[in-house]
Amino acid sequence: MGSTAILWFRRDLRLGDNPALAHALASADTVEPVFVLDDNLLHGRWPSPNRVWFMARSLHALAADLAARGSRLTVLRGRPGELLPQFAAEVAASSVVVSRDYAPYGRRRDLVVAERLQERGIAFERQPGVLVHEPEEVLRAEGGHFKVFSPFQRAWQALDRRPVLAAPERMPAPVGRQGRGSARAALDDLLRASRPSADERLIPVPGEAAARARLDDWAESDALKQYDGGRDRLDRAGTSRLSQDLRWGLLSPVEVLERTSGAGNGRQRFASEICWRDFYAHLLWHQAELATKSFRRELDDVAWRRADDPAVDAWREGRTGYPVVDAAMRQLRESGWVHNRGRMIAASFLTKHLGVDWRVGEAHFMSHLTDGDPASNNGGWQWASSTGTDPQPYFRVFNPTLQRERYDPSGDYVRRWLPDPEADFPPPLVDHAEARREAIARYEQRSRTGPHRG
DNA sequence: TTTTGAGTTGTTCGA
DNA sequence: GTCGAACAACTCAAA
Repeated sequence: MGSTAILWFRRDLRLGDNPALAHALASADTVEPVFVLDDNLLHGRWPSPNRVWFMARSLHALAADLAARGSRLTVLRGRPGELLPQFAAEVAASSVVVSRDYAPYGRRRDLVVAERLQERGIAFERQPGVLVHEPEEVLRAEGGHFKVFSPFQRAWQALDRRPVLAAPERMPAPVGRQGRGSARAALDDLLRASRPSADERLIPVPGEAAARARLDDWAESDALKQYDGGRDRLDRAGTSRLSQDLRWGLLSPVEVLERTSGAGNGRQRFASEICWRDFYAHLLWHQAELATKSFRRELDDVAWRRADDPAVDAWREGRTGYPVVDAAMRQLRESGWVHNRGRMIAASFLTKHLGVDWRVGEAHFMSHLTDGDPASNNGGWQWASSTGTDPQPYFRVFNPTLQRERYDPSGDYVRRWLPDPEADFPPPLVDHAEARREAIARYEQRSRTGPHRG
């Protein structure tokens, strides 16, 4: 009898350049692809109809891609810690292979699964595939991890990348759940039930093939060549729009980098954005407490306004009276995605102008972003609120009027998301100059007194 | 060990 | 309008 490996998909919903898949195929005669609809995904800390919708359809595409190669995706619903040992017993698997997960929930989940499998003599094998480089690879010469981006990037760039792997043309036929008709029932239920909160037509087409088509376009585009200057323009399509594809692993970041790297400021700058993604994932891996605490711990003592403050609702609904902030917030709500510049402006406004705890904004973004990633979102919010690793001056408070003039000079962005000036331009919630002074004072107090006083 | 230089994405002010 | 300096003090990285 041949050996069987379970290939457990999580956030690597692709067949191209998938080291876990290649490892499973190389190490066993039969491969059983499986996905677990974990309650945490559907009803966890940050439930998001947009992400669930995108994931479900990407899974549907993955199931079809597997079927076309002679394989079959089994979709289970429940707790991974219980289901995987059970499924392993059912198909007599000797190993479970995964792309390694780095965020706190995924780590805890994998520890439980690994332990329960090992009790039964089944190996749990973690492969790369979600990041360009592993946290253990990018370390300071003196030991320990980087806390500043630039030196991290220098070390990161100096490393050799693994080769890109082709998708297999054929896969062995699995035996799991055969004839029971339940292999996809859980997914079919989810496909029927899930509705995005955003306008479905504004969410990029799910699935690996669609993502690869986006990458093909992006790699050849003028926008990539002009990315260094063009990526900041809110009123132009100057960004890759690949974030949800990287979030769900429809594309591997190694392949994205391979296809887009090269000479020129645009390509260099795009590579550095991919590097930021690794940086924040590594940081959260090394310091899991950043998921709930500020990197600059003394700033957790700032008298932040809480989530139930009425100003927060105005921000969430795009009624702050600052058009570029409100446009970004409407874009988030209506499309499940926001231009990076818009994210920074909206985040700066919430934390600096309104003095609201960054975690309130982090949660709101996570509940709407199709590309919502715990590490990148957390890193971005800590950056914007000046509580993070970037030692940027706290007096850097985005001026929403200046930002609008500079990055939406045509006005197309604001017009797109705030079509009715009568209704969409309420008086400003706060005065910029005054809010700026107050924000600086708020931080100055904490910075001066330090973590152990007050 | 000590020292030195640097730190994604800004804003304001005054010349 | 454009430009450079100031905006705190500190931590981190590397020599």
